[in-house]
Amino acid sequence: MGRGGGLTLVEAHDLEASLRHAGVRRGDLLGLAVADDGTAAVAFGDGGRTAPAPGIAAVDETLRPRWVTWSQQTAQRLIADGVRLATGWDVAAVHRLLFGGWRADPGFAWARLHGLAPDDVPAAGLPGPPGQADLFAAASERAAAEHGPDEAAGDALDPIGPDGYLRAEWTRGGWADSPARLLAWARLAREAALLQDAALARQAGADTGVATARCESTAELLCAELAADGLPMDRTAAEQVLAGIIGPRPRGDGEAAAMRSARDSLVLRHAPPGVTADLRSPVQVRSLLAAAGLDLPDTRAWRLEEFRDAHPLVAALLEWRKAERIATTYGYGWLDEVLGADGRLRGAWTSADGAAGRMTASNGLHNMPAAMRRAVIADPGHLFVRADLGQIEPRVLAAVSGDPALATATSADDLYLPVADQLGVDRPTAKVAMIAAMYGQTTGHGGQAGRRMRAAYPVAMGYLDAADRAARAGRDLRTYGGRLVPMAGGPADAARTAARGRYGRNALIQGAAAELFKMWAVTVRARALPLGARVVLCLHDELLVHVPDDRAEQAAGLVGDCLAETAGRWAPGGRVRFVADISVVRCWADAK
DNA sequence: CGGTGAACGTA
DNA sequence: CGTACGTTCACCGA
Repeated sequence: MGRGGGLTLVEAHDLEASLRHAGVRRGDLLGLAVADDGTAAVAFGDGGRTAPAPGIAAVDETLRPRWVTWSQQTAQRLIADGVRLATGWDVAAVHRLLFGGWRADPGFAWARLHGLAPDDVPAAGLPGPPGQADLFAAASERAAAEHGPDEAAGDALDPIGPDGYLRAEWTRGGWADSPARLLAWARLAREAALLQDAALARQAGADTGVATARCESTAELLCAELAADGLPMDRTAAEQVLAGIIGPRPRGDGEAAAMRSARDSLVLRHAPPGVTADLRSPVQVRSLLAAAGLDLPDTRAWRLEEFRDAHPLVAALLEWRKAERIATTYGYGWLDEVLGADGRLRGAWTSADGAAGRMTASNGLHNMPAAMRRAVIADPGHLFVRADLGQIEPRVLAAVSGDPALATATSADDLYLPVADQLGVDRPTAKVAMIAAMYGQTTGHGGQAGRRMRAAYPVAMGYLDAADRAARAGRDLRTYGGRLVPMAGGPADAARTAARGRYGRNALIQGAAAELFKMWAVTVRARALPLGARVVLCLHDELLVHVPDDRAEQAAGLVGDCLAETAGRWAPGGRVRFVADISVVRCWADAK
């Protein structure tokens, strides 16, 4: 080996020394790519090295660079080798910040970054179109024939095609087959990161945008760890919770079917004689209700609720729906599938959804029924620090809008008390008025409380109105932290326009809250590590930290300190106070 | 077989 | 008192 765009590649036994010699310092962007076998390539400036994964860990500890990766997949691969990075720059995560949307694969991100038409990104599907690899080989051979072997090798080491797009052969994963290509992939990630950094710097609020990019990226490292570590769950306790709701675990398919029809009959016995229905079919349930004298447009729970006493069928149906949800989605099958033999519930995590940028999790980690929290129990010798942000949305509104009066209200533990005072209404009315303003009510017109809200908090209300107007007009929005919220045109009847307005104002609040939360989460991740504490769940405004029991109180204090630190960095000026409810518990259900 | 909408869990 | 997401199911059309 030894040729790669003028580079000398060595299996570096002292990666750190090489990097120090090259002048790499704390926080510098270093490209990082890891092959399936654990070989890592590190790109810096004009140089590069390959090294085994432990070398990366050593450098991370001593030099603490900011590792540039194409996606969370690199961190996942390193975690499998026991390597956890402190900070990162995740090209996919920053792409979502800059451009919005879900799609963030390297070929797409590279194209958008260079202003190339996204529709023409070479398809990287696996396996490629028939003969694609052969075509590439044939092209290389042609190049070799026409320009000599060096030119062909140059092509093979260049992920960028003549049209400026990344070659499909590389975006399919073809970079992992040689150290030289691995390094080329790492160098390109670094190049993309530098371009992203420059793009963020051109935006208004450049500092904020770069800070958000770093948090979003490090949140991606946290996501890889959440996926690997899982949420502690006691299998016996979980089965007890299930047994209390849907009965004991069925022995075999026959018993499962019998239990299912037994559940069904609890509803159908209330049906008029001779009438039956498949309760899982909304159409048939609607007919069933009609036969009982209830003619409804749909059978949603909120609509059925007011008819709960009109016919015994309704209450039975609502109960059936709850049990059916547990039985099908969060039942024994779910437990068997997602709860590991080590008592950890695992799913895939993403640091930002396609809309406002909240974290997402699969396998029910974000939407398991609250009753299952009884089974989320810390390991022996461990406890949970559970912390959730209080009234996060109005506090975030105060910060992002810069409304001085609303900022003053945030000094109260219960923000709605001073707001109610200010409006001259009671607390429940004040809360409804605030939430209606933030999310855009569809019923009523806000009334007196709404008008007083405009008078009392004109800056905050103006911020929301501006978001609503821009969204309705189809103009793109950006959150406080710089995330693009695309507002593509499309059909514009009155209902859709109003929905876009609500979406826009909600996205700016929900999105900013997500940014604050993630900054808090990655701060806790970093500061709590020396205590042996690990973040094991992120739930939009709630953190669950798993910690050895003799460090739990210390960790709880630290989580609060991290919020204060985060608030100061995220909303400079210190005018807005953020609060968290923090408790130390053995079981998630024991909190609050 | 893949896509869509209803329904409902969480925030 | 609105938005988001993930999951399962029935249903539709190929």
